[in-house]
Amino acid sequence: MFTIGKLASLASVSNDTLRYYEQEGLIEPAGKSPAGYRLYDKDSARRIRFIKHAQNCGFTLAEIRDLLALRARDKACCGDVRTRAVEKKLQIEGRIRAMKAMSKALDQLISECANETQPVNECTIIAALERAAVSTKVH
Amino acid sequence: MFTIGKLASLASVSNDTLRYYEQEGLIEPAGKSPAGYRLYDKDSARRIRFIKHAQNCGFTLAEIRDLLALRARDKACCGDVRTRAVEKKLQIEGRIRAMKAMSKALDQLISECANETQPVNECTIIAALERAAVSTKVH
DNA sequence: CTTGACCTTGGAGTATACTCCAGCGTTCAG
DNA sequence: CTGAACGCTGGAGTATACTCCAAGGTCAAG
Repeated sequence: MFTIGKLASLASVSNDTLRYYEQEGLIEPAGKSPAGYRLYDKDSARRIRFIKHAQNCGFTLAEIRDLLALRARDKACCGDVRTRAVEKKLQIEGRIRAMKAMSKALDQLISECANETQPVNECTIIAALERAAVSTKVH
Repeated sequence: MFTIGKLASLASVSNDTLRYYEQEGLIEPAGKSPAGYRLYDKDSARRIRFIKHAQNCGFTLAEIRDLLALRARDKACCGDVRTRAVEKKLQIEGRIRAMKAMSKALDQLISECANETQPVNECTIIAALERAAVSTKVH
C-alpha cells in the first residue's frame, strides 16, 4: 500500500492527475488511511499503466473509462474491446489523412514561393491563400 | 458594402464567428452604419477566405493573426511567410508520425486478439495495455 | 514540540475555437 | 404602425486533460 505521492512518482504522473482520474471515474484507491489519505496497491499501478498506454493509442479518458467498465463487466468479451480498437484505428487514420492533406497543401504553397526576398504584398503564399481553393477537402 | 449576415452566408460562417474573429483581431469591418451595424466589403470576404484556407493548412487563429500582421508590415518579405509555412509543415509531420505510431500500436493490439469470443478477463488487448510498453514513443 | 514534507478538499484557471443567450435597438415590407 | 428579420453588446457555456491554489490536517524526525 502506498500513498498518492508514491504512486504518482512510480507512475510518472502528478498527484493532481491521480485525483483527477479518480474524479473522472477512472481509478479508485484500494482504501483510505484513518486520516483519510488515499492508499493504493499494485493493481492501482497496473491501472494507471493501462490508462497511459490507452492514451498513447489515442483513446480519450472517456473512452478509457468505457474500456475499464467493459473489463469489469463479465458478459463483455474480448471482441468488444477489439471493436473499440478497430474504431479508434479508423478514426486515427482519418485524422492522418486530414493532416496529410494539410501537409500537401503546405507543400504546394511552399513550392509556389519562388522568390523569398519578394516583398509581402507580392507574396505568392498569401495570394494563394486568398484565392479560392487550396486543396484540403478532408476534415 | 454588406452587413454581417450577408458576409457570413457568403463565407459560410456564422455571424458569431465573424464577431469572434473581430474580437481576436483577425478582421475589422470596413466601416459602421449610423446605427452601429458592421459593414464589410469585398476585401473582408477575401480575408475570411484567407483565414479559412490557413485553417485548412493547420494554422491556429493566433498564427493566422501573425500571418495577417506580417502581410500588413511592409518590411516583411515573402520569406517570412514561407518560413511559417515550413515550420507548420514540420509540426504537422510530427503529428502524423505520432498518429502513425498510435495506429501501429493499435494494429499490434488488434492482431494480438486471436479469439474475439474470449471473455474480457482473458482479453489479450487489455492484458497488453496493462503490460509495460506499447510502442508509442512519439508524442 | 516543532519543523518540514506530505496529505485533504473545493474551486479556479489554461488553451482553442467557437456557440448560444438575454435583452435590447434597427430596418423594412405590408 | 406593426411585426418579422436583422443587428448590437456582454457574458456564459462547450470539450479535453489537466494544473495550480488556498486553507487546512497529518506524520515522522530531531
